[in-house]
Amino acid sequence: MTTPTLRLRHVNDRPARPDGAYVLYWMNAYRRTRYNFALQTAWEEAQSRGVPLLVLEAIGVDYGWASDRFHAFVLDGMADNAARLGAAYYPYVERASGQGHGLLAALATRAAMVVTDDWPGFHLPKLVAAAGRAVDVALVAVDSNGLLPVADAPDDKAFPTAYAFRRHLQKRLSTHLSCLPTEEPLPQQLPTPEVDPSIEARWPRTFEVDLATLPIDHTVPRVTAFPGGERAARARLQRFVAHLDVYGEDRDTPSADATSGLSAYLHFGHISSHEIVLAVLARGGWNPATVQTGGKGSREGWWGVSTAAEAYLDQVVTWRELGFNLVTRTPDHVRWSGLPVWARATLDAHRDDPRPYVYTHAQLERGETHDALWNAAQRQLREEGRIHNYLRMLWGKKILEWSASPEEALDIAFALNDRWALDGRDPNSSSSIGWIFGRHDRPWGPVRPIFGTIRWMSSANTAKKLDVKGYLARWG
DNA sequence: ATCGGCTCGCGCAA
DNA sequence: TGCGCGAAGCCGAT
Repeated sequence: MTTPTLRLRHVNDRPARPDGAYVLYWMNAYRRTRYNFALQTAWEEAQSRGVPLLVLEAIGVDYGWASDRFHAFVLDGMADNAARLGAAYYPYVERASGQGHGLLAALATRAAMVVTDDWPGFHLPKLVAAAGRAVDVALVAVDSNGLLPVADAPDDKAFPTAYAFRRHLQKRLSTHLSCLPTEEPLPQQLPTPEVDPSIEARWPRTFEVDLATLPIDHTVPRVTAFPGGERAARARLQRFVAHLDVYGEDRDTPSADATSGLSAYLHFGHISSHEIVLAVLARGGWNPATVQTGGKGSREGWWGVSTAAEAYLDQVVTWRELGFNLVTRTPDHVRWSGLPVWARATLDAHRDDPRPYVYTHAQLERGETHDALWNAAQRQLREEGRIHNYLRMLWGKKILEWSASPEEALDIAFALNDRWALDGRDPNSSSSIGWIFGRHDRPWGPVRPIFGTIRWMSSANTAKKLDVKGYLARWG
């Protein structure tokens, strides 16, 4: 077993089945075939038992915000996985509510054991817990979320700041960087598992489906600029790494598109942050062994690569994994009660302040405000499934300013992001939306109406700071 | 163009 | 107990 023990979690206490016909890997978050500790674990279990591997990848219609946008992205990825896994792959697309129920348990009745993904966000923890009760065999969840195993941090308290979390990473990462997931855990040719024909008869084994026939939200259309899947993800990574120097210069130019654009692929598991970090380090001629340890939490000079590369690595490692730390240690991370005490106190003190502009959820969703820059950001969100990094902060701050109460603002910001953003519903949504309301931040005076000491942003200053002309021309 | 002040909690040194 | 320091800001003073 090459997967670190810290990354393994026994979901139930059932034993393995010695005469099982295959090891079943239920791919529900890391929807890729490379750099995937869970898939790697499943294959090694299959090898050691001398049985084939069966990979189940399913998508249902009952998850929150199910729409053409997210379904199309996942189905793109299923095509890639089908091409790579061949007969070992069992893709399933639910056509009506509840239809998929029982498939996993049925496949598990012939399995030696079941391996799955330990993704802490959205509805998956509940789904996996229920699966642990439903299957009649051992179910192991594997953490392939990031460089730091989610379990390698204090259990009782989330890190309140990036600074404190970065210091933790600087102590712990060298250990974990010596134990990376395998680039290609599987052989080119996989043995064919034998699946009970009655299961295939009841749950058709295909990912070919007309989205229009599914009971999902068709008003959130697919984003053609972002095709899903492992192959598209890797192509985007290669393009980004080749132009990494541009990231340093144009990161804050909304129209330049210098950002990585990888977050949707990370969210759906079509690429691993391990692969991204290795590619960025390799570009600078470095490798994991050269990373500094024992830092004090500072961003500078940690990885020993160019400034642009360091800045990006801080995004994809420190900030991304801070989100995982947050959601696994803060049960109410999407609710008002889960915000820092100082933030709630200051917003509370200003909840009755006059609000010059108040918009409803529907008005904001349609981008009908007095602020052209804000409307443009909302339009990019609706059409492209993302908002430029800097403008996303402004977008959120204005929702807080223009809503009837901070609680309502929090709900609206999450709902708009969850519904329209390709990378919504992610642990990083909880941290980035939370940041609007003071999470992972500090008070920043002077005291202002509505905001109190929550950091404030203005469209006028943003327009001065960034070149927003091209952006308004495109999305305004 | 650049700088300090605004304001709080945390970890660490003493 | 004191001190340094922190995702991106804003504003007024120089």
